[in-house]
Amino acid sequence: MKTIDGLTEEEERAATVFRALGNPARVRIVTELAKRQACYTGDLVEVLPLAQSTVSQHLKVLKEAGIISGAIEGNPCYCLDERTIRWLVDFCYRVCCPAGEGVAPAGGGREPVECGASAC
Amino acid sequence: MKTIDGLTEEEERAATVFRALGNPARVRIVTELAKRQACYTGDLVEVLPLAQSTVSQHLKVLKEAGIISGAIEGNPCYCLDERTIRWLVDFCYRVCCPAGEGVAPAGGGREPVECGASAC
DNA sequence: GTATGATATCGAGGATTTACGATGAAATGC
DNA sequence: GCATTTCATCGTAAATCCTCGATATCATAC
Repeated sequence: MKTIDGLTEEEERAATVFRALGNPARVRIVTELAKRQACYTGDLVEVLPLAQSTVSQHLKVLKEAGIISGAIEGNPCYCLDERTIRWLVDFCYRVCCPAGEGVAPAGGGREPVECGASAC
Repeated sequence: MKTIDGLTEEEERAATVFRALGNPARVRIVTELAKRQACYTGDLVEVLPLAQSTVSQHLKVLKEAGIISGAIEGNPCYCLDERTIRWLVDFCYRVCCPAGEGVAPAGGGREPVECGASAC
């Protein structure tokens, strides 16, 4: 993969995080982790139709991207790093609507707020 | 890539969109498109250190994922499909904070709202 | 009709990812 | 000590991705 040198640090990081989330198994891991708050590797191996070594590698990818983290007292127990998800959401928001029209729900509201008009 | 059959449609789509965004060149295209509202292919070729055919393929990937769209009166002019970005943000929000504690800024506020506590 | 310009698609290479089984490491229980 | 359990890492094969040049398409201009 060629390096795009005009890229900001933020864009670079976004690409890395998006890439890590861009796999069905890893999305599943993330949603499972969100549901359960914290999981051992074995819990996730049970949920996924993949070999233990494969799940372990997916976890590594997610960890390197900063999406998951953690070990509770030395136990290999994973959980979501919500700061990264928030950062990603914020990135999307800023890219999509730099003027600040609003792109995502927050608090109680569930409906996405209307954003700047599309040019096409 | 093995198919994960427990996956919901939503998770499947999220993985596809994340995957499409998970490449530095494509992130650059998206941010450029957001800045300019609409671009011809040639504009993007100028910005990126890639061959025209390569840029065209990246555009195809983004288009297939529903991230970009459009042709103004037959001209091959692209622009962001903000609905997809909003959908993605909404997905992140729901995964991260199913209880609705808030994960993203909306409207004027720029600081991410505090989310449910991490388990790790 | 023919050239020009802009874009998409094809085909091929090299790199990366995904998946697996086998092996290593570290803690727990006998 | 030795077996067991749990997880990470290694090595490797197959699939996919990224990139390019070459070629096809499709307007517009002459």
